[in-house]
Amino acid sequence: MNEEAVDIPCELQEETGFAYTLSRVSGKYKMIILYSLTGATPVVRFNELKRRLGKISFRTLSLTLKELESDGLIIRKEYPQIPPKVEYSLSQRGQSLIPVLDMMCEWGNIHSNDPLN
Amino acid sequence: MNEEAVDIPCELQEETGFAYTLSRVSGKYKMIILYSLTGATPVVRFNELKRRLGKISFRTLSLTLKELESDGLIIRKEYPQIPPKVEYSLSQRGQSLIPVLDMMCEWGNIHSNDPLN
DNA sequence: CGGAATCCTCTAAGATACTG
DNA sequence: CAGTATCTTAGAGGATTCCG
Repeated sequence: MNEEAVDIPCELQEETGFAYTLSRVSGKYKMIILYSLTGATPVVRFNELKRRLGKISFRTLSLTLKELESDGLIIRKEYPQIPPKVEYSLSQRGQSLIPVLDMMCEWGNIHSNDPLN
Repeated sequence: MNEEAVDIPCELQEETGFAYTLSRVSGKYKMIILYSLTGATPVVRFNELKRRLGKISFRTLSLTLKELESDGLIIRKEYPQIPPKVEYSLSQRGQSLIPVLDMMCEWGNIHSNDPLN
């Protein structure tokens, strides 16, 4: 997992926030995690999240959630009880990405049936 | 480079086109390549594209462009002359991604200055 | 239950050299 | 100029085990 921004030449990097956005959402599972915190059940526990994501490993899910949290995109709420309970949800900053995620989803819905796949 | 869609469990995969979109735009340089074909100079030659992208290697740029072309997102126009000349541009399908790309860029512009980076 | 720690695999991407 | 062909490598991600 890369904490640094992708290295982009000046012309693109200085003029746009594109590289910044990419640095926060790129990674095999980041966007799909954010997306799965959208919708009807926006507060999800660790194992439920893992179940939703399918084949992701404990390790990768854990690391990715930490990154998303330290980037301020999700909120981790821990209940000090036994057995432990931790809930993840989108922060306000994370919620501001929802329009982008929705748009990507819609693009896929439209174009996955194009003659040219 | 992966030709197959990311493996997503049924609940997410069947209901949404999100996984489909991800499978077409994920990769270290795909989105930034698409984005760099947006804007003032939307028809770009191979080496100029390489220059714009900075540190990408010949090999990676070549492979990525092939994938984008076979996914119908960009158009490759070859001029049979010596020295060779090849121009890349967004297809209609690729242009339909511009709103998503613009939104991502704008999100970065807004949030790269947040107190929480 | 929700992880952390350890070790390991695999592939996307890089470096370099060459060519029509 | 616009690529291929080889070979190499980093590091993201997986599998397994252990813990409070």
